[in-house]
Amino acid sequence: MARTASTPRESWVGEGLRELAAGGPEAVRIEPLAKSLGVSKGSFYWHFTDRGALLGALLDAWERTYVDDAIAQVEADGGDGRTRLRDLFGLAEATSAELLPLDLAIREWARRDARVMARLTRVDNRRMDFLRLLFSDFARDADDVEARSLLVFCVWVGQPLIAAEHRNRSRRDAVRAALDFVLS
Amino acid sequence: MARTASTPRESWVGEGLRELAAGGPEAVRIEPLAKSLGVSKGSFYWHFTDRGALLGALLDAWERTYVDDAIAQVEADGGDGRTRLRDLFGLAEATSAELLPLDLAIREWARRDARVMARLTRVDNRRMDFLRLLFSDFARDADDVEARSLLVFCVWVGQPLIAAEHRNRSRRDAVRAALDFVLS
Amino acid sequence: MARTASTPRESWVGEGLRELAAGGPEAVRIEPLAKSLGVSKGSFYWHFTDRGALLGALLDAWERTYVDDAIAQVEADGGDGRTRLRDLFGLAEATSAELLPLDLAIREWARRDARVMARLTRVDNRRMDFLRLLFSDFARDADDVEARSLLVFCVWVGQPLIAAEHRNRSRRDAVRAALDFVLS
Amino acid sequence: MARTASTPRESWVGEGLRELAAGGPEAVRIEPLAKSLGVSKGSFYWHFTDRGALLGALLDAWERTYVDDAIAQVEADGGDGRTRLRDLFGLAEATSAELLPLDLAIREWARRDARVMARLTRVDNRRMDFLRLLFSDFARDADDVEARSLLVFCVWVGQPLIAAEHRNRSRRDAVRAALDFVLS
DNA sequence: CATGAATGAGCCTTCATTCAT
DNA sequence: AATGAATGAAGGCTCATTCAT
Repeated sequence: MARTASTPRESWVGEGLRELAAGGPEAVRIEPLAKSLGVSKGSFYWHFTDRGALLGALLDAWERTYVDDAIAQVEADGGDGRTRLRDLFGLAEATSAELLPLDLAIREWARRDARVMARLTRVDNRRMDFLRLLFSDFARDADDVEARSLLVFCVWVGQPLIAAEHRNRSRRDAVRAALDFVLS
Repeated sequence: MARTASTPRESWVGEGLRELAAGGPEAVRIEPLAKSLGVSKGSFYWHFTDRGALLGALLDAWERTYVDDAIAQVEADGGDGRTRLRDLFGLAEATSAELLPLDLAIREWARRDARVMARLTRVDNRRMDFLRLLFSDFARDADDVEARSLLVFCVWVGQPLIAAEHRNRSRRDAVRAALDFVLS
Repeated sequence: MARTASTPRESWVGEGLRELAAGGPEAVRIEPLAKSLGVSKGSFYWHFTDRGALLGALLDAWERTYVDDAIAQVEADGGDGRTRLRDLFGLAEATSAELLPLDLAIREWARRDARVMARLTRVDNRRMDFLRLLFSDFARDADDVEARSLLVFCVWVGQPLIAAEHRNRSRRDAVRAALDFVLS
Repeated sequence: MARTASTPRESWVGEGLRELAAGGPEAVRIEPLAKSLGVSKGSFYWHFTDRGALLGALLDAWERTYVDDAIAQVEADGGDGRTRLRDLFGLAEATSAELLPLDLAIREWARRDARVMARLTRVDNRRMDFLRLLFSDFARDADDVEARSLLVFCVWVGQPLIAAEHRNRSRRDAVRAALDFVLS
């Protein structure tokens, strides 16, 4: 996403990510993509050998842009575990509009495609390790670290898929309260 | 699923649920379904006006079989909140192989279809209310009930989508430990 | 049309005539007909061997109801040729809402089906003979009779297919004026 | 029709006009058309967005080829009204084999489709205006012009739909005699 | 006299892919 | 670096027709 991609290949990837986030991998179709890019679909095959190659490139882009960069950003921040966890939650909130739909689409995709699952496992392990690192700053023991890390991760992944209403609270506040429970 | 459906309509629904769980709503296609059922695709239109009607019937079946029945089952059990929550977790574990993929497919679907979202909201509200009821037996206050209920729900929804490995523990144990954290 | 047919066979014919008039022979389809009659399409095959048999019955009904009866009605009237021609035009105006669409549909159909054309030829010959009879009462000679008869017939058939607007006159007045030209 | 179309799009239109003239709009079907053209049906969608677009193109072609050009041709001829009317009748006779079936198919179509009716109204108004122009050269008054113009138009439209036989005369002679009646 | 259920053909449309230019 | 044009597979839908009951 970000600014309009400079190379044509990047613009295919950019449009593809949008479609992937909005409609899952089956929604990444060459012809509609070509239409929104204003080029002929034949031109696609100059940049990619086939549809599978584009899907692979989308996974690459997701990993690079949304995982590497995101972790790096929080790692750069200082402070103790609790502080950095709160920073992380804030960052997640701020970027979730773009990141979350894509992330969820890829999780769903992984359920149906072993290769995607392998990449997601790599990514999720890195994310869990990062959470473990932060929690180990103040949690009682390794099991406590593990439980809290998993809970936070589950909130990140599960909450946007839950349609329940939260009484008189906003979704955001309800999630914050739940995360506070885990940080306490 | 379960026993082979008795009426032809039910067999379309059963097969459709399987496809829906495995591949999402786009994977519910009349022709392949007909092939697995060993009937002509034209016969589909005797039982349903169109593909949309089948998708609607799938949602009905999901709500009836997996939501109504599941809640009823735990409601029948006795005991205090903690006990019944543990019963619930056990039931969830036992039925998750069938229920979870379907549930997740419908959640993903709801992100893309307002009507499905409306039904999911109804269902999730009932589930959350049930969790609130159980937690209110021993939680400190309403906010505490709310936070714990949401955490449990997030674990149910988010955990099967998380690909991370849990050190030397099984996924099942990791999830149990996380849930214990919320019950403590 | 007229009152609701008493026998089921007649009700198939009645509905079929409606469809034929409105949409031509291709629009006479068993399934939609069954739906409007509130019966199963399978029942159609008790009354007719196949779709072709219904189409044949529609032609029979058209010839009986709209041709035989119509001529008989004007023949019953007395008066000289001019008077009876005016009666005829009046009758045509009065019944045209029902008769004309059906008549036109059958003419169009005849262009594409030799058997229908044969029946239409019989019917049109009878109609032309009747016009000749009336015109011979006051026309100059046989050629004059012929020209006027054909003109009147062409107005009857052609005018409802012409979309042109008639200045500040109504379609009805324009047609009357044209017919007066032929009667003068 | 006429010479084999040069562009593929034109060949779809040419073949479509043939079908339209012979069988009405329902007979314009992509798959059979593709078969007669010796191309795959999928290729149709390169040239037209859908079947409706082809039907629209057929109307365009009809209006351009058969209406604009036909009027222009007679306008180019000189002479007084009577002469040019006779020229017009001759032209109509000469081109009727191709033009008439198409014209009639479109008239029938217009009865069932408001958009087609709107286009036909435009076309018929132009044709009537042209007839009025020619008749005004020698008719008694405006009403006389109107009556004669309508009669001629009705003959053009109605006569090919009439199946009656004309005693010992040919259809062509019968029509000429009728038109002479209107020119007298 | 019908109904429930199914078949198979025909058609419309969308795409991934290919290829000559 | 791309376009115009085409192919072929896949899938949705409508019907005429059949047949057991």
